[in-house]
Amino acid sequence: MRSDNTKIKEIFKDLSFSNEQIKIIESVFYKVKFKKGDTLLNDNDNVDYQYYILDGCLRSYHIDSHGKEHTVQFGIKDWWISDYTAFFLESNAIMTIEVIQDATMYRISRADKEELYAQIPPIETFFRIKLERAFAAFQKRILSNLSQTATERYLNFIKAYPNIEKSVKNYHIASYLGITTESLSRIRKELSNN
Amino acid sequence: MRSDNTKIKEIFKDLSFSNEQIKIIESVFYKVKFKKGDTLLNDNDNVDYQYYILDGCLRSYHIDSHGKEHTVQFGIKDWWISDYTAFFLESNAIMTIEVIQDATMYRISRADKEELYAQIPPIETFFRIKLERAFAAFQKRILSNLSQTATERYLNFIKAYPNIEKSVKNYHIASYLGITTESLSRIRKELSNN
DNA sequence: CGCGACGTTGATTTGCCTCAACGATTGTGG
DNA sequence: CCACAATCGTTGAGGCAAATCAACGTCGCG
Repeated sequence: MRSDNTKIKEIFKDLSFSNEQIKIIESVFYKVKFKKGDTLLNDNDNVDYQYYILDGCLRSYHIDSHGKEHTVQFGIKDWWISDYTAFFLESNAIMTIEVIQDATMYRISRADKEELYAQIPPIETFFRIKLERAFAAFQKRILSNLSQTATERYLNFIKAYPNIEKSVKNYHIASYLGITTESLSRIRKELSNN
Repeated sequence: MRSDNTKIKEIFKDLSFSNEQIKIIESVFYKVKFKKGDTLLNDNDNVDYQYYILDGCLRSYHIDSHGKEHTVQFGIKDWWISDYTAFFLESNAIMTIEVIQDATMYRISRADKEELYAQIPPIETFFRIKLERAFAAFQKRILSNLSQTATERYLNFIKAYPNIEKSVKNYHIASYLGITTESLSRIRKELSNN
């Protein structure tokens, strides 16, 4: 990925590095492009990579034993995406990651990331803090889901992710909210009647 | 906490430290004891501590806007407990942590923990890996909840936590499974009829 | 021993799902 | 650029798992 190390600065916003370090970092990120409809990852694949999104839109979802999809995460510019359960446990994928809008990303392997942690400790701290926040956000989302009605969750969603709502299908949102497309449709109708 | 540094070795199992480092670590852990029925933490409290459980049983739960309890975590020997959402985001508690059986714990403050990370980097790695696993486990649990019936979830619970089931009330389990005590009661009756 | 907390059981309600059919929109080849 | 198919979204009827409400056993602590 050489050349535009401005991107490195974008990824690790508040950190600063020596030229030496930037070379190391550049050497482990690899730019990849995907088209709408592509899948980065399929259920049961080995999960060796995490992706930083430069542009585009993706989602990760789990398919349960009844064939139902559960959207776990949407990903847009400046977000990271992977099947974290598999990535962290070094086990096979339980998610599918699909490209919703043409996407450009930086990819880093688990091995390279661990190596980077050892060579540049502030990067371990950077990701540790990111993970702490992701954990907290995920827990909050789950607790909301448990105590709110489908309508409330939908309203929160469109408030929290106005940018995402426009770019994804109805059934993506439904599976993120934990309801069927039919229910989402009825909720929208109900809301527009008021 | 001086004296029994065997505990330090127990907490950080695979790590080894210099005497110097052990002194530092000892100085930031503080032993606390609580009685059954005590609360370590109440909704909206400041969350400055994380606890390592030497002995006893606890649970953390969130009370939603309708007054319903959602048990997020049980804690027994060798587990860590806190309101992680608040601890990580440095915001006020959204959980209550209650002592189910008399408990002895080591307490560490957020500030001391960050300081420890800076002084002894392997400890940051240790907690980073713990968090990665906790994140993965939590995500798996949520996905199971979304695709399984209440009965399946109950069966998984008693298989996964046979030790915990004995020590907690029915309504603790029900609120962990996301159902009412009445439903849990009916599930148990149904299962015993087979 | 008595009282409050906990657990069980029954009757009824409800939010969302399932199944089915029918519009609307999108995108692709001729 | 249109035509037409595939995909996506909407609407309706009916069903179901679990919640709610209410009453009654039972256990365990002071």
